[in-house]
Amino acid sequence: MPELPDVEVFKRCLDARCLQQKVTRVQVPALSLLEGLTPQSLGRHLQGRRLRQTRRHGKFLFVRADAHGWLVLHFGMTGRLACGRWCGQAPHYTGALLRFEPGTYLAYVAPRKLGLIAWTATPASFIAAKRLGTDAAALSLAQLRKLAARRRGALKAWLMDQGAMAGIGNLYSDEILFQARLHPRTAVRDLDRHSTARLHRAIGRVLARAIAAQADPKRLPDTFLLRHRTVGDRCPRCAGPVRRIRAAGRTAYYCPRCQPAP
DNA sequence: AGGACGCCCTGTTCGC
DNA sequence: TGCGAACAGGGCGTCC
Repeated sequence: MPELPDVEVFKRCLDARCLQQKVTRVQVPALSLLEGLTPQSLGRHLQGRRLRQTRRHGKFLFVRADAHGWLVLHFGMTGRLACGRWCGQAPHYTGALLRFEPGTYLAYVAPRKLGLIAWTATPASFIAAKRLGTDAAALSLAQLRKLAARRRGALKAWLMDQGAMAGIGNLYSDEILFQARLHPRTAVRDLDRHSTARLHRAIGRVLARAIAAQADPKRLPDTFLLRHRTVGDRCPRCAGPVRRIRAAGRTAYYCPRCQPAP
């Protein structure tokens, strides 16, 4: 579930509560989450150092420790960050735990262990190695047109392709397509100038509003499809039934009246 | 190249 | 009521 807006909210939480704090202890209960490093090397990287800066690219969060390198976090489907005052016990499903000098902690919580913890010299080198596209929230209309020109296949898969643009997952791709009034199976090559512009506006607006709502669907306006993403619910625009299909290997919700089939 | 599918993983929901 | 199957989905690998 953590898509770009969720990760941005994690970032802001970490920025507000963990930056400038000195790491006193590192524990990794979920070893399978580590990619290319051991708990020992992670401990060496972080222990005794202060967290100085964070950056987000797509669904990845980078955390720099004292001019040394960057911790990389990806949250998979159910991952999240939790921080607070250390009271002797990490939250349930903590996959990695940082404890800080003043008696606070940062926990990477991952019930399904589908996330990733890595280390990189710079965010740029990691982004290049993973072949991630431009961050979706920073994508210009000109860039989107350029990407569209060389893309075949359906819209939904394109929006979710992290190599094309980074940060959009299943839920927000549905929302973006709904706001842009485009069917998830519309071919990218069938987009005209007008609908590409509409899509670009929808990407920017949906991501910005989701971040403003702390990535909490309950805080989003009722006009969002996300609030009605269940079988039997009704489209907030036309009150017609919401439909569920399989697209790009995922469950897609859309309004067949507002998003006519290609 | 893109799409369909399986896998990872486990809590939740569904159906009999 | 209870239990097992199906589902949820981000990302990756495989096959067509």
